[in-house]
Amino acid sequence: MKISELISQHILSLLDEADGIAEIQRNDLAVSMGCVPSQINYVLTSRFTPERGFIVESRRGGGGYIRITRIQMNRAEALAHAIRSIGDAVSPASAQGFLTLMMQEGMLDREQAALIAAACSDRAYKNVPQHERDILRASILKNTLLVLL
Amino acid sequence: MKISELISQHILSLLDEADGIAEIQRNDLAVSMGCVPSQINYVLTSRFTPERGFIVESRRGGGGYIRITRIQMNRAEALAHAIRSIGDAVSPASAQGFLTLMMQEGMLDREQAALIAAACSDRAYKNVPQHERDILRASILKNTLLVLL
DNA sequence: ATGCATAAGGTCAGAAAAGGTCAAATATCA
DNA sequence: TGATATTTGACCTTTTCTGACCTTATGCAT
Repeated sequence: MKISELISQHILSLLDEADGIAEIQRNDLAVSMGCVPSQINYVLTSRFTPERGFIVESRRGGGGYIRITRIQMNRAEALAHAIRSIGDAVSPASAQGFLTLMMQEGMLDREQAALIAAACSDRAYKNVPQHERDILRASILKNTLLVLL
Repeated sequence: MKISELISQHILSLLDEADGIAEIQRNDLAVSMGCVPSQINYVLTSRFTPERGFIVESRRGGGGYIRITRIQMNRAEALAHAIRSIGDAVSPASAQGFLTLMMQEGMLDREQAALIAAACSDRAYKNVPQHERDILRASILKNTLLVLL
């Protein structure tokens, strides 16, 4: 089996394990794969390209790393599915969890998630009766997400 | 974790605790972080730069110190001002006009404005009584804008 | 006032720790 | 066999960490 293939498999499985985000140390991986470090770059540039749905970021220097992110190709579809899955009432915690998940899945970026979270927060619902807040939250959650469709 | 990162985090949390002004003793911090003093300077010059919105002042000699100040960026200042200007109740039209204005002033981008507009729309407030909607809207408007600060 | 001792903080160069590039050598495949 | 893909290694760049040496301020003794 080609080493490139092994490296690629390995990264792919890391991505599967960790919600589409894998972080590696180039040298460590090279050692564990029994290849020279630059081979990692070869695999990344030949297979983990944006056209194939990946983003590769890195930092040099002490504590450096290479981060590979799988980008959600059918964002709109995933988003629509997510919206449909929202019930008629949503607790604060579940809204937060929902947004975090969507962020991890690449449907939202951090700021979008933070904005929506603020709009879903009980802090904003001071004068709304307790028993109606979860219903309002669900409604706002759906409405804001629809904008991103 | 990189020591630089730890130091940076620490200073940032000091800034958060104390209204954007942190005062440290270089040697003490170095000891508590387990690094040499000059590493503190490294972190300050590499991360707490004016471009990133910080001012660093210091004094040598007995009773010396290093003071890091987070400077109010223009956008944040404008944003804060805008938020303060929001009353306790906001009509749908005025929320929309407000967001459009903020967008024109460069405080928001189009998508942020659209997201917040959705969270402020009556469409999301179906089961909230008419007379309470403007109050809820004002609250949500403020809460979401605060995220961008 | 003067001159040291002490207590800070500042600078800079070099080592160390990552990751990046590129071209030559090899292997694979159509 | 010719084109394309893989492998390797020499050399480069960026970021972090360390230590030796420098400058400035304060306080105290004379």
